[in-house]
Amino acid sequence: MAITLKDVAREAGVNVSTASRALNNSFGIHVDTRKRVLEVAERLKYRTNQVARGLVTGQSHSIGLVISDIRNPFFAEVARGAEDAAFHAGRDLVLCNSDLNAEKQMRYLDWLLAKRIDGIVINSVAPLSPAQQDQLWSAGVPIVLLNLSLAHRRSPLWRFSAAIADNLAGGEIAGNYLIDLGHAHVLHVTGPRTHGNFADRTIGFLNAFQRRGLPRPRVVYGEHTFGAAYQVAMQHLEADRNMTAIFAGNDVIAFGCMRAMMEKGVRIPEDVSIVGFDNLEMSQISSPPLTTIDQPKYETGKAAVEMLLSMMAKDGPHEPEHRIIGVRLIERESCRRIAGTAVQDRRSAKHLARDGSSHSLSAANKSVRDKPRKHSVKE
Amino acid sequence: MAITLKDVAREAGVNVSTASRALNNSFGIHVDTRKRVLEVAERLKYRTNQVARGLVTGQSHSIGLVISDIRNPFFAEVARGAEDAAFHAGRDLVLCNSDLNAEKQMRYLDWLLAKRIDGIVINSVAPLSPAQQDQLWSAGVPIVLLNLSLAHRRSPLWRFSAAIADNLAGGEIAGNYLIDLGHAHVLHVTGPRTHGNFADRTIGFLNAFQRRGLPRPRVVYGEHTFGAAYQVAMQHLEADRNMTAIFAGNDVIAFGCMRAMMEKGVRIPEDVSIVGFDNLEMSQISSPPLTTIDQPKYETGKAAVEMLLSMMAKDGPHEPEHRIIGVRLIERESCRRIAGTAVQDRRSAKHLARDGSSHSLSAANKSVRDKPRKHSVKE
DNA sequence: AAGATAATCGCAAACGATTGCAAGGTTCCG
DNA sequence: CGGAACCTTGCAATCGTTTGCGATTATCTT
Repeated sequence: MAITLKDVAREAGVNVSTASRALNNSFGIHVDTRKRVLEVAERLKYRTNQVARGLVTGQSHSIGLVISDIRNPFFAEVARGAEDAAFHAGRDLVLCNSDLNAEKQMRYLDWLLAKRIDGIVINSVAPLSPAQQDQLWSAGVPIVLLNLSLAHRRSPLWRFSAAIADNLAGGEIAGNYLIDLGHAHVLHVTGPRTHGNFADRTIGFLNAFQRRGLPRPRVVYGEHTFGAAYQVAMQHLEADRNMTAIFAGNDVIAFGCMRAMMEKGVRIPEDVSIVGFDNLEMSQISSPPLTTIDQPKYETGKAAVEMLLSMMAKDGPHEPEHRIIGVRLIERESCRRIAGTAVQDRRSAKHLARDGSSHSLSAANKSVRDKPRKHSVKE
Repeated sequence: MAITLKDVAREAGVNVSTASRALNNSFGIHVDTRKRVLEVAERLKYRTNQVARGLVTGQSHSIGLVISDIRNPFFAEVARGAEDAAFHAGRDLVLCNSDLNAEKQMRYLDWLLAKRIDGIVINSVAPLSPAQQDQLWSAGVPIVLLNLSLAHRRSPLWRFSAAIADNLAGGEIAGNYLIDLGHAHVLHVTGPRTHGNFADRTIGFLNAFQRRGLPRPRVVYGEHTFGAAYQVAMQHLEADRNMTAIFAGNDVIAFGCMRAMMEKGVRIPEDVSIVGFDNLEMSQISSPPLTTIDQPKYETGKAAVEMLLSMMAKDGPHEPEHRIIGVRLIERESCRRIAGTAVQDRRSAKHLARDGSSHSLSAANKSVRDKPRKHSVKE
């Protein structure tokens, strides 16, 4: 059927081994024979069978990306960053949507392992049981997490490497921002409780209120999807009439809430303010444009596979690496100052956000007036 | 290193061939020995090496998805549909972002072919040269296009199978809708000229104007990205002051235009109306919510890989299959009636949209007041 | 009871590459 | 001129499966 190396070798009058060496430009091949082999290969349109090669080299030259759902624009950005890095390194990316479902995810992982995948970057490791985490760990494949709590360093997940945004700092920035605007009664609607990234945002957010001596905001957990957030918001908009602001665990959740508000006739930001997390492209043109915490999504995906590649380069067990990526506030038009509130010194708020965080990895968190700029990956 | 079939066989006291047959529950194996082999495999945590299996069976059990850019929410939806269908059939999905770049795309295709991929669903085949198209064709791999012009049936691309929305009808629906609202001076900003789907939308759109005896709208081609559309809109908003409406080639383009309008201070829909194409989730919460043509994205991706699977099932050359998927108008708040315009009979417009199309595959195109419902795939 | 038939299982050859090792041929140097 | 060193190339094993075919044993038929 397809042209094999044997065909090329025969046509070029050499042994398959020499043909192989010629194609893979290894040393110890005469320039003439190499040229001849190359010509024949070109003429026959030979394409090396990567499956066969993979069998002997033990590498599949592909890496797995296991995420909740590619339809979430956040993951689409991450995936693009990951794919670009993989392509650059001559590997391909196999896409898996886990829906944060532990069982489905384990089936994916089994499958990827069976395909002798070179490495895995995975987002939805949180719902896994300790036994499943052990199983994953003992597979011996390089793994980079996209989801890990900075606040729970004793977690067994910390043996894995990770590329994550500074969610702790981001949550705190958001909290201080709303506090400075005079919001004391704010609702926090976020994703699954077990999800490290969301958990950190929540912790940072609550920290801000605690440090200022304010009562603890109410937080409601749910799925991190548009539809789920819409449902949650519909309920709480009725129950909680004197709430003046919402902090959403991410932009998609924020959009769901905004949709609910639109239907309920509550105006943004006149009636209630809202701030998101992620800074999706769409948040520029939502109604109104969304104030949010920006995190470099593309860079995160890129960093994750680059870490994977370096892990693959040196074999044996490796020290886990945790790359924390900086975040910052993007002010748009979804928040307003509560009337009768003193204008706070903005610098003091920034100060709190910066130095108040409990870890030393906190990244630059300047407040930027729209016009996002490129980020550099914080190491 | 890893557990191989040989290990299992030895442990179970049988030959590898029996072990293989036992695992693959083929006939001619005693129930006792099968049970024994299964137990040993379970105990040793044996996982079939899919690479080795792929070498002998000639199947990689993975299918390729080549699209412009996963960050486009449209493709994210399609990808999810495709991945679900692939997973259901026990295959995985490798993701390739071509950026509509012919050369980059050919590198992807070469690579996929080298990996002996089972099939390919591809969106960005349009920029390929005829020679490249031939090369792709002669690879002999099952291929399904996501991009094909219904208007150019003589195109050599018609030898490929395809799963596409009824873009021709969609364009016409959009055109008639705006005409009925009294818009005569409308700008059409769309994607690359060579892109079959965009081309069809444009043709349908222009047809509507021609049939009503109206002057041909101006159309401007560009990249189908947020940024590119933003640029285009910025220019034309100044140059063309008496335009009253825009028809965008897709929702992302619409969003780019809306962003530009926001900055220019032109109000939607008071100053200019806009209708998009795709009905992305975000178009519900844009500012204002976007009137658009809905096309079932998830179903398209799903249909594409299902077609692929059926092609893979029966070997030999196959008759190309073209699955046309119905579209419909979703009215939201981004369009207004031009003052002083007679209220047209809406039914007559629908009539035109339905029967005016030049092909018989046109699907249901009811106008729906938001609340999208499930679509059925039109065959 | 003996030959035929059927049910199990093992042997060994693929699949298409890579790669250690040895064989053959040159060149070089003393 | 002879042997050492080097450059090129071929031989053959290997990676971990699947699978056609033949061998062995058990069951059945008459």
